[in-house]
Amino acid sequence: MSQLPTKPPFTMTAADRVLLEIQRAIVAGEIAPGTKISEPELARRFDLSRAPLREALARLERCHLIERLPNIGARVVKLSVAGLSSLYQIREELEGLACRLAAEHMSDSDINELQQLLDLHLSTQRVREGESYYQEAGDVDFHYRIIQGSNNPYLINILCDELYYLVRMYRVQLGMNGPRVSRAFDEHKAILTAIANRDGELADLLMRRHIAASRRNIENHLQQLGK
Amino acid sequence: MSQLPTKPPFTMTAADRVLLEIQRAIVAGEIAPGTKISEPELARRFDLSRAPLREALARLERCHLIERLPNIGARVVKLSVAGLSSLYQIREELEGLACRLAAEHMSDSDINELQQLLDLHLSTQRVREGESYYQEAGDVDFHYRIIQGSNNPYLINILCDELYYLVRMYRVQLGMNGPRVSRAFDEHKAILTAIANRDGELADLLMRRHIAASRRNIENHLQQLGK
DNA sequence: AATTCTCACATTGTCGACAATTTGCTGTTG
DNA sequence: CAACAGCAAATTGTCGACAATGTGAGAATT
Repeated sequence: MSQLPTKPPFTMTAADRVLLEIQRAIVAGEIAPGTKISEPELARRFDLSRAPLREALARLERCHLIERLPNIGARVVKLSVAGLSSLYQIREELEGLACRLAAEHMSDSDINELQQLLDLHLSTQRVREGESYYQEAGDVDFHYRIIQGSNNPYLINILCDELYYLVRMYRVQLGMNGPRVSRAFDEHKAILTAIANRDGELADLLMRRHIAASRRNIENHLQQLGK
Repeated sequence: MSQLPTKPPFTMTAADRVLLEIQRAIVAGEIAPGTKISEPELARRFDLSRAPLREALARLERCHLIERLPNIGARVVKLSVAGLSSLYQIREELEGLACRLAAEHMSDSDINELQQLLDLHLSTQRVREGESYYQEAGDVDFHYRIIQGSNNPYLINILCDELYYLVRMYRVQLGMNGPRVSRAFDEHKAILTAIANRDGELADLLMRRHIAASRRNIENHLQQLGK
């Protein structure tokens, strides 16, 4: 179900490695949006044949970081207000659902760990206000943990494997920071409190609001850049 | 965005063709759930090399019809109550959203066409009550049309490319029919009326109820089979 | 007899080369 | 000069063979 194998013996294939590298490069903007993906060029650059590279491209398409046309090729996706809006509409629904399920399924120890993660954010991040709270990735990310706690494999796949990297691409490339950060932290705390109280309905509502606010914030950045 | 190219000149690649064939075979149950997928065997059977076959397998994994493990291989998914429940939880949220968006974005002529489709269903299907209303596929399917009308590319991709075939697999392999069919038809009519009235909120609510009822119906079939 | 080890076999992952298709230039034509 | 046809180069799609990994049967050991 997951995009990468997590069970031991954890044999990482060549396609897996090149996937991670290209994925990171696209999210970070090192390969600019709209860039044509050349299979021969990337194969040389990463010193492997086109077979594992094409496997990696198939998975990049799956997480919406590139768009492929048959017999023509692949391009890195472009960021747009319309795309962001479509993406966040889905996040509102599905992460709301994830909260409801997490309130039902997460163990007390899971919730405790997440509480400690937030405390960690408070101590390290809030000092240098609004610096990089949005940049956290993977297990460190608050949203990621809640989704994992939903216990719904399709939900986890859609949000963590297919949409998550695109969300991070918007966050990273628009350099999200500023006054919204501390408010986002407070919203995270409120959501977690609702989950700890096993109030899935409230957690759902709060998460939807939280994502809607985040969307408005990013929309402003995008429009200021005149894209 | 879509799983298959739809724009002319419509060059259908070998991987596309074999994908369609295997996809149909799995949905229809001709390749039984749990079956190990042998790449060499399928390559011989469809008379092509393993390269396009592996491309097809990647896309089958994407729509959750097979599960792959690195260096081990692929298996056809098994149907289960838990899987059905997870799948329908997501459908409730996303198809509800699709209804809201469709009420906003569908043109009057789109709505008219859909109305005619329902009338067609009434005249041809209702005669032989509860025969095969659930078996409709592709453009003919009511849900499919509404999702297409949402105008949200990620939503369309998730529901029509990634989850739709699995939904059909449950429907087809459990031989859905019986008294629920005529009620489902009435629910479809009510949803479309709400969309025609541009009442997205109501269409959302009705679609969620409709899917919830459908889930309960299929769950009963699954449990009777003792799976 | 049960367990572990070993080794041959089968399957998946990767490679380099060839075929099919697209692209972009060039030269021609109206 | 614009538009179109045709060719050459580059790119994607496909192939068959090899390498790496997993699988299972049978031998060896306890």
